Amino acid sequence: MPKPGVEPVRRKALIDAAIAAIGARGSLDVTMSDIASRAGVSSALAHHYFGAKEELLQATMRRILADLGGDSVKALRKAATPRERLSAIVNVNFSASQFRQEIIQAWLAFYVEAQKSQPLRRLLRVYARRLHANLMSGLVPLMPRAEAERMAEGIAAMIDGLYIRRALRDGLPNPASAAALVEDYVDAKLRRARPAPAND
Amino acid sequence: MPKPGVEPVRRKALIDAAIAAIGARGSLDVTMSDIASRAGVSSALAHHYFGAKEELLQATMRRILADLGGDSVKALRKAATPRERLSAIVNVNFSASQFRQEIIQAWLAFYVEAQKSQPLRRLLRVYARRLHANLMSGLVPLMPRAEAERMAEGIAAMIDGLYIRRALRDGLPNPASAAALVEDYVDAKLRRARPAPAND
DNA sequence: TTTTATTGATTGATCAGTCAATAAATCATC
DNA sequence: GATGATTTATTGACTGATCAATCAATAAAA
Repeated sequence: MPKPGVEPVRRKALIDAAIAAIGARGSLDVTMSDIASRAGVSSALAHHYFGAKEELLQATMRRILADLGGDSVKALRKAATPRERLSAIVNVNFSASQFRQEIIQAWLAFYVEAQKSQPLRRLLRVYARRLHANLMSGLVPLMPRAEAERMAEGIAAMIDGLYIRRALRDGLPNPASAAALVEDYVDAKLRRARPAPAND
Repeated sequence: MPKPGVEPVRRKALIDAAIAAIGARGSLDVTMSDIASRAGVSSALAHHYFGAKEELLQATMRRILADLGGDSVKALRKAATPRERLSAIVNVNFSASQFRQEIIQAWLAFYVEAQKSQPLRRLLRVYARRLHANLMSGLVPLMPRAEAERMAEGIAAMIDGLYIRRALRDGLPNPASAAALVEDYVDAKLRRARPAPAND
């Protein structure tokens, strides 16, 4: 069976399996065996490619982050005005590819794990900073910098909060209304900062 | 040593110890031995009083919930107007007794655990509903019901989000500015719903 | 003497991580 | 284009550690 060159395939399969396992369990409390068998390989092979479990988990988080990052740049490229940039970011976070039960649960689980794991904490910081920067790129042209900073914080918090509530299946049922809630906040705040942008 | 009547003392000590352990670890991944030794007793005694670990954890969550609930009713009693009720609720959530590192981390950890544990999920639902009801009591007099519902969702999400970000030590550094951010959102939305309330 | 409090020792289960063994593909050399 | 060496893939079996949960034993109060 050993056909050289499977490594990238296996790595991807294991990361996918990790996301699935985390989503199914609702926490990072998944065994290597569970992940491996979902990927159709033995746990020994998972260790072979990733070493410690922690590394597989980090790779998984990196992948989720990278997917979100990819979607974000794609969406931002299409945005012409600052206001559109804001919408682009909000919409990406609630898009079908991101706002899925398993991804949401993985986020939540990683947030908790980051309390113990320095590398994971660093990864989440990267995400937080990137989100902040993206939001600022839309906010800064519309209001004074200090106000923009605060508002970026507010938007980010609301997005994170909507994720949590969705994980509990207790918040808004559909992504669209979650996104609309954030947009609503943005509009309410923007209304007094400057004349509203021309579109819409 | 056995002096009858220690049971409530021990139970309280164990719950306190559980909060401390969870806060220190940043997750529910704490051992009974750790909790017990923090309370100055053996792990066997913890099992004696609580049975399974899960029950101790549930009791701990119940306690955190009860404390928040207690603070909330106290704060609401002092609020005269609907707008004051909103501020009261927001302020309680960011008060010194609630917005502490260990409590915040416990919340986060319980959110994750609730994905696996039905009883914990039920407890969190109770909390969510109570928060919602409290917010509605302030919002309904100020705007149409449907709008109030949405706004309650938005406020709750923002509070949860600020908790998360605080857990990562990545969000607002002090409780006051977190609370101010939520108030700001409320004000921005209220400005167009009706004439602003008289206070302030 | 019955009840309540308390623990040390033990058990059983679960898992991460290791390792030696196997096997197929690729390569080197004649 | 056969042959042996090397690399890559893969696993079952094992080890060691950790922990929740149990229990029998002890001791003090009622």
